[in-house]
Amino acid sequence: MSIYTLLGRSGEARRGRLSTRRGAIETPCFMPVGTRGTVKAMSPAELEELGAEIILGNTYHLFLRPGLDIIRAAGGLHPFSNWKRPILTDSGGFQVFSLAGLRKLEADGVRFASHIDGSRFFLGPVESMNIQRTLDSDIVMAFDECTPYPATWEEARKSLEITSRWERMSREQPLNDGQIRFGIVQGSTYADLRERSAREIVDIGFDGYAVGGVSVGESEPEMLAAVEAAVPFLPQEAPRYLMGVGTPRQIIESVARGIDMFDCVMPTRLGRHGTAFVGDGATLPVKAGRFAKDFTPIDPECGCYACRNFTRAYIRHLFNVGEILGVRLVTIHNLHYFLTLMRRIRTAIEVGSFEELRARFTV
RNA sequence: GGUGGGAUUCCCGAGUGGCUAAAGGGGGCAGACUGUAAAUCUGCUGGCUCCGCCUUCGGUGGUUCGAAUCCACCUCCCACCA
Repeated sequence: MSIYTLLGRSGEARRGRLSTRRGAIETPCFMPVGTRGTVKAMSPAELEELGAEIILGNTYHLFLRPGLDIIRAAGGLHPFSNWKRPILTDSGGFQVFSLAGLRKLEADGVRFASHIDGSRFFLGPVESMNIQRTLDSDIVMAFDECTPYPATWEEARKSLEITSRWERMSREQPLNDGQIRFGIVQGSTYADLRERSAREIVDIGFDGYAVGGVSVGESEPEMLAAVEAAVPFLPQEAPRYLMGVGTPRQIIESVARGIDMFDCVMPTRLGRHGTAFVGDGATLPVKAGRFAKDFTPIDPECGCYACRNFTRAYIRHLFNVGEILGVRLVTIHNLHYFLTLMRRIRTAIEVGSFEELRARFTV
């Protein structure tokens, strides 16, 4: 039985449903990032109210803290965090990239020096799968090497080969009942390598496929070209996930190229830093001094809790004095923005107005 | 009334003859952020016709080649003594 049901399409854009043991997810979808077992500043109840159907967790971070003993004793990440809907856990492959200065690549994985206290530990496909089993997430990501940017063709090829090897090892590890596993395509900005990686990963065989190694510093055209190069080699009947992307326009452009799932820290991080998403992908620096006496909501058109109840002037004040409510309100607004964007995209594909919607996102 | 201490750029506060438009902090302003080492980080913060010039360190007047820094007087503030 397939985990992915195609419900409709508009060109390459797909409207679908992803089935997990903790419920279905309507796609295209956006997954808020909860690296350390919490979507920063949000309670599970708030996330549910915002309409988040699935969130992310992270293998590397949760392995370090609180550690497997505590997660195991709690009965997994779900009971530990009281989030009842699906969780996708990243494998730690992104930390191979983001913590490049603190690790050493080896044949069967990566030797890390903890970014917290410098203590050494080893994380490879076997370890990552083991940790994700303990976390008991619903979607497990294969362990990959997120290729840095820029990379020469030769470097990208070598990195891709490491990833294929590690993903094959990942695939050999057992999972808990009902857990599903996604493979990750690498290949940097090289179309031929993207194709090769996609073929190899599909050949290994996963429940879903991710395009990784994007949003690592490359230009938007390069990112979209990487998607275009990989997607044709991914099976129609499996969900496709573009990792770490992105801006509203990048999301909609990727949907137009056949992507079903997204995650990005942008709404939550920018929320904490006082920048709100408005309109058709524009940003508004709410904490800016020019809003000191602006008694309108962040976005008058928005229906989120923050916009229904608070003004720019007040939220700016909260940031100005360092009150956590400011962080929370803009996070709520931004997550509402991204989740509503996905809802609009899904509806547009259903009713045949996707290209119309897409054309509006020019920022 | 007396004695002592003090007044520095938006604020606090260093600086006691040239290396000082003046440390540091705060505040303010701007920018960055894409599978989160991030409620973080970076830059700017006297003016201008801006590779140079002008104005500024309570006020006025001196000393000196040169003063925020030394001297005199004045104004205000603080502490203690009457």
